[in-house]
Amino acid sequence: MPERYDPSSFEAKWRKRWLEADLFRTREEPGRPKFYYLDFFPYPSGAGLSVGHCRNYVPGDVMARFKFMQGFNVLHPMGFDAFGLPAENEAIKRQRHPSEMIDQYGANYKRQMDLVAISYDWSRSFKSSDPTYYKWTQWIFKKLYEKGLAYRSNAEVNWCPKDKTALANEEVVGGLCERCGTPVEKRAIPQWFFKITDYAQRLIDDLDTVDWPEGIKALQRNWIGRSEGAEFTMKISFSSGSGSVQDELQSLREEVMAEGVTMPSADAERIQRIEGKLASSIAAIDSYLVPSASNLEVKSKPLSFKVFTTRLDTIFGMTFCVLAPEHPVVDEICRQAPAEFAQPVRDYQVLAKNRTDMERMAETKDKTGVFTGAYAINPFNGKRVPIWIADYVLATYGTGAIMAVPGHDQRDFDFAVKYGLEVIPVIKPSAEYLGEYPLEHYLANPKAFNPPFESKESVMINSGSFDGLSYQEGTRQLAERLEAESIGERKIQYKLRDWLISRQRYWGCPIPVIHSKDGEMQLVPDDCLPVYLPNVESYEPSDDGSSPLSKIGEFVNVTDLDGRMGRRETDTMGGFACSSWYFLRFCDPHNEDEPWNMERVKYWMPVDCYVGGAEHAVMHLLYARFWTKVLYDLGLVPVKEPFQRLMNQGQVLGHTPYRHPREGETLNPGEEGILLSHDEAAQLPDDQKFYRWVRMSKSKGNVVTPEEAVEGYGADALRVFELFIAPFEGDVQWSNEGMNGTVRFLSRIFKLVSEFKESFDPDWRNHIGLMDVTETSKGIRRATHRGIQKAGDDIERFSFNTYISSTMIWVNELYDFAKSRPSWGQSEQFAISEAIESLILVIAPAAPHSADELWEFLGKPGYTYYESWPKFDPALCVADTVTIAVQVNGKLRDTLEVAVNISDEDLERIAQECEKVKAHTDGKTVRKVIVIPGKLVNIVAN
RNA sequence: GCCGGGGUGGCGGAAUGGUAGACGCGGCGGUCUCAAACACCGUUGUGGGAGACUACAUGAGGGUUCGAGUCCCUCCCCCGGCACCA
Repeated sequence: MPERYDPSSFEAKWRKRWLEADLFRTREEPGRPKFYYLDFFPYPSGAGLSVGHCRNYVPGDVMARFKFMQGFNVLHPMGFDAFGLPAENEAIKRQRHPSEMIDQYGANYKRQMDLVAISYDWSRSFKSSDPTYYKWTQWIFKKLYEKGLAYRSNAEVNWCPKDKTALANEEVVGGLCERCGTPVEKRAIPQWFFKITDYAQRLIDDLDTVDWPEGIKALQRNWIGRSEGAEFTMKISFSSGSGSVQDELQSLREEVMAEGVTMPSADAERIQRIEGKLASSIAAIDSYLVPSASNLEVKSKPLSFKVFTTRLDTIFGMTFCVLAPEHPVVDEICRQAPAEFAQPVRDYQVLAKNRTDMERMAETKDKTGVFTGAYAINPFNGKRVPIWIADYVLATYGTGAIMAVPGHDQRDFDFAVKYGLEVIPVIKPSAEYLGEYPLEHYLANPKAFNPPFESKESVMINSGSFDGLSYQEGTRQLAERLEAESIGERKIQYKLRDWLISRQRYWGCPIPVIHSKDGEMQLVPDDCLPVYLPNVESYEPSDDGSSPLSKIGEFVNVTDLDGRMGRRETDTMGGFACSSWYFLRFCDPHNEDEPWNMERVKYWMPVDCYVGGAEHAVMHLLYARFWTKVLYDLGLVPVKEPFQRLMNQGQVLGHTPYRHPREGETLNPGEEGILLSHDEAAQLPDDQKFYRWVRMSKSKGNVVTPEEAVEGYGADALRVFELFIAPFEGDVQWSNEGMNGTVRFLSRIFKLVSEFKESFDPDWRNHIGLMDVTETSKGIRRATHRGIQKAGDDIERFSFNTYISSTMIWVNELYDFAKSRPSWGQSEQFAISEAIESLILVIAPAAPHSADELWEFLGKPGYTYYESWPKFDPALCVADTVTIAVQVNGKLRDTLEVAVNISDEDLERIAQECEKVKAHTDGKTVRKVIVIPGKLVNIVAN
């Protein structure tokens, strides 16, 4: 007789039975609505799961079980994100092959997930490293390539010297590798990109159609970074003729001559080299010289560059221009500008190139740059302004060049002050900005006013015929003129860059491309997919920018379709490619003929509820949306957005011991103390250590495993605690002691059920409506129906902590009613039968072991999972009487117990007759009485 | 700096503009016990009062309202993200 929750006596038994009954196999029964619940695709780490991981799996499991009980066909799958850097790094560290290592770790994850009874349909499981899966990752790559959305480019990329691979922008955080914290370097290596920038606008627009946390949407919008503005051309002029062109031609001529002199002994290679130099000489001559009748004549090639601005209204305040050091026109300027400027510019370019992102960001306060010797012409007023290069202008954004308006932009202002450049105010500042100073003072001494006036809430000045216009109107008119005179056009810029997908690493999905000798690229035909990742012993990455696969001859060397020799692409795809479509594969995971069957995807997609950590806001979640849109455009999936509702669970923080540094020890920036191991913490006296709440991780030594929790408290106690401890999206400070409370709660349910087992009537449904009701039976039913209603509402809105607390309230109420048990009649017996049966079903999603144990104990057959979620009757949820708050001037003075259907007039009258009310209205005149039926009466008197 | 999310008892947290602090943890007192644990009962925002009561309380200050934790404005603090994006 289970009088308390004794998990060791029944939990394992039920897990075994569920497994044998194949309880959680996905059903696609006609006539039932579908519900697709998905957890983020996890990488199975060697450390295994902590109670922190359970924090998204358990609530998700509650949702999935609840929906199934409500009559939905539920898809609740789990698989593993096996390919990628974390797995490979771990395997290298352990001197193992990633494949067998991942199998082992994945099996461990599954064992732990089973231990806490997550209702996954394991028959649909797969790993992204399964050839049957990555075959289709390659197939989708081909689709992207065919649409022009996958391309190879020799761009300068972020390179992590520790992981020895290129990284996507999204994987670089503050100039550091997101994974290992190493400062990234710039390297020019041919890389594969996906053209996500083509989808920038749609990725912004369609955020409006999904039910996601506002914070995540904002993060994505911010990352995509749309700005509206204008782009226009500026012509370059020089103050005097150029000397350096002749110098350059002279040296080229000398080089060619030197090669030519030794021609007789030249071999084929040298001839080729000389031909190359000749070709570039001719090109150089063509670009600078025009042949006349007898002589060569120097011609200044007309130079120009484009700038992008969002503040066209400030264009009359442009006093200089800045080019990024890498801007292509800089070389031309050096050739044509007076010779003395060329060398400092080239020195600065070298300096800028060698500076890491970290260094550059650290120096945002102190801007550097050099004058190029050239000038740009403002197309609106013909004013000549100096052209500088400076690394505060980024080559990768906009046109890599800006018009500088120091009067109204902090960065330009700082630069102008440092290098003594002119500042011209062109927006009339507000009185608050001017403070005690008159406008004339500001106009005469703009450099004394820092920060510059950046507001858009004013009118233009110093702008010729545009004076007096607002930001909006000025911008519009200037843009119209730009377009009318073909100087430029309105333009929308995005911060988003293309998605760098290739990795120079072994453990990833091979890219299905063959390079022919002549440099042509071919896709591997469908019937040759997958391109298998070769199984090799040694796969360590190298620092030379090539993939380990390039050293495997039997992989690299192939003959292409036309029988020519070719080389396979040896880079692999980053892990985010694999996780950009797994949610589609779960709809039809065993399909050998196609990545998925359209009917199956039409049935299950979109994912109704997607749950994981917020740290993937701009990586996985953006990439998966992009792939889905591409596949939608190809007619391969029926949805534009993959994830209808998104939820981010809070982190679980562990109580983590630290000590202060001892003599001679120093802390790294941001560190509060020295982390203690478990043993050290136990030994050290209390006054020498302190605790902080830190996210659970093996490296911090603060992990509580599900095994520990299940062992000490029980799987259901753990599950209920995970739900109850905090709101789903909030962070949690974990303490095992808290589980005492949920053990107590479950025990109270066991006690209640065993108390009433004798009098339990399984046939209560057929009698309950026919019996005479009593106050007690009515009360019991009210508690029951309210409990059912509240639990369902709370689960639906992801409020799992109140789902548990409202069920606790229900149990407490039943305990109160049970006190009067000796005087009960049949009416109460049926009510309590309904109560305990409903209670077991309502708690079943949270505590499935206990629910099935109690179900069986009551003599009911089968599993609670197969039972319908109990229905509530709204009429039974309301009481005959309600408590009304009586206020005088908004302050609570009394409460009244009145019939629900009391009239407003009667209520008002009774309220005014209260002694406590009279005490506060005595000597005052009642001005007004507000009656909110069922809630309160407020008497306004003075 | 910009963009999000927050700030309620000793703690985790409840609360469609309508009785602030539900529910739980912890604490205190009690019952049971030789004793302890478990369990159960009571109590637990702060100040004043023997008490009935009463005043004050949701980061600070204003405002709207019969009524504000909730809505509006200003400010402070914490967490997360972005960060020279023109």
